[in-house]
Amino acid sequence: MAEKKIPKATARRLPLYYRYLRFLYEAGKERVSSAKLSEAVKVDSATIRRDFSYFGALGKRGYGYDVEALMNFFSKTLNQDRLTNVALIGVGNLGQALLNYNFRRNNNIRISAGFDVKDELIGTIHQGVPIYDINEMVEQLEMQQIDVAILTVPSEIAQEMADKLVKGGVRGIMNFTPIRVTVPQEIRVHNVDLTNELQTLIYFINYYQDFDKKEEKETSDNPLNDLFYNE
Amino acid sequence: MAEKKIPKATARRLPLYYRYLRFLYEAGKERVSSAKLSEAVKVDSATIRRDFSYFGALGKRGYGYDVEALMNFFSKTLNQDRLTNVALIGVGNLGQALLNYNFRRNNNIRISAGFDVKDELIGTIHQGVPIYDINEMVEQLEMQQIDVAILTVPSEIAQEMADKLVKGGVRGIMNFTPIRVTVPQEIRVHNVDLTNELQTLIYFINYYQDFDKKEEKETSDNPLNDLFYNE
DNA sequence: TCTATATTGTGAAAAATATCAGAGGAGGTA
DNA sequence: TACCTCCTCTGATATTTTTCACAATATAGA
Repeated sequence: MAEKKIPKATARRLPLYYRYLRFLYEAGKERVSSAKLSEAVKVDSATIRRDFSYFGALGKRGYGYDVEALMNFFSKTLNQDRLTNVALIGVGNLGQALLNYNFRRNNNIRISAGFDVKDELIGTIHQGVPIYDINEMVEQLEMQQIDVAILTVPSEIAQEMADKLVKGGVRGIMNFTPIRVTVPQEIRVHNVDLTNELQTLIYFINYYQDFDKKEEKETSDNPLNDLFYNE
Repeated sequence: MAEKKIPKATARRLPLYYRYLRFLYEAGKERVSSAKLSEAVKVDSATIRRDFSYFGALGKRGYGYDVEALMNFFSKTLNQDRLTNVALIGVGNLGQALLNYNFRRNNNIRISAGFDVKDELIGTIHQGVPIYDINEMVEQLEMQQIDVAILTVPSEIAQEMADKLVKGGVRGIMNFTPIRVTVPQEIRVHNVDLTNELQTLIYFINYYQDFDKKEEKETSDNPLNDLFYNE
């Protein structure tokens, strides 16, 4: 673990590369160049080569990259070779949509437990996922050895729930609430703030029109980077 | 419009500041310092001061910032002083969750029209929002002068829908599909890729443990910056 | 085998972002 | 008024990220 010092910006693009490599593999492609990849993921080809180079020499000059080998490499790098169980805290509208989202499809990630306060939800099974009482959260998290949680609860109890997650041994939190929760430094928090996103988008279309932007480029930006947190 | 050259990183943090300022205002606070703000939004105080300074001298030395004045300033800057109508393309699980999300609450943003292909949805009203046939999309977008759309359709038709959105005059797209759509350069696309987010989070907790990270800092990262796109 | 073409890997430069640190006020108190 | 404390604003610096541009080298074809 930890070849160390993969820039964060690079790390955030890895899933993007991985997904497209899987697509190419399923389409029967054997090789791909950084230029082709660039078109699909909308990341400059030099950036792609630089990103890959942090992991060593993965390609061949004059040839490109071997799709299958690269896909397998990223699969390992992204821990896709083993199943990651995730807990869903708060089974409301958004929570239920995420249950239906099926992260599993092509990904070794699944929501394996839900938690809520509502009596009518507790004890039921949604999309194959059992919903527990939020009071059992700490012990269930420990018992099921879950180390990633998705937080979709009302803002008012976001911090409280974050504290419980920490107590339950979770190491990563995907926070959909607008609250920036306080957690110990070793815990990773990624914020996905939908209202923020929308406001930023609106700000951009009104003030940036199309300044800069490379002539040809059709889209851009840091995928998600923004939605986030913890560096 | 366009005081020009507000760094993108700064722009992405504005909604965060704005939200907290509203909270302070409602709590009756009259002034706030960058240090206090920093605690709440988890952004370094020097970064906050720098961000604010791009808009001129908004604070007073030795005093801090006037909450109400600053809130109003950001409200204008973020176009919160007028209502922004948004279209929802694809009323599936995620789409419906977003309809329930109520962006409007405290924000001048609302989903004003939904589009789908399903006969059982077309013509109905969800959360007060009428759902139209996707075939009427271009004309409805034009008629209703909508310039922001949320894309929550199956990947297979993401590009096709993006093309229609462009035809309908939309200037900003919040893309929830994993496809990086191709659009003319003047159209802004922000990608919110949930699977990506989760994979990145898992990568981080496995490889970054807690390297760097300032001693005291409890959380961090670029809020959203990452979830995104178009620069 | 030779040559033309494709495409990586990477120094070096540029651009964007974040942080430090201190001069300069502002407000409050006696 | 004098003085102390708080806190902004900003030049300078550090860090991170992106991009340029080209030597190196693999493949394909003649």
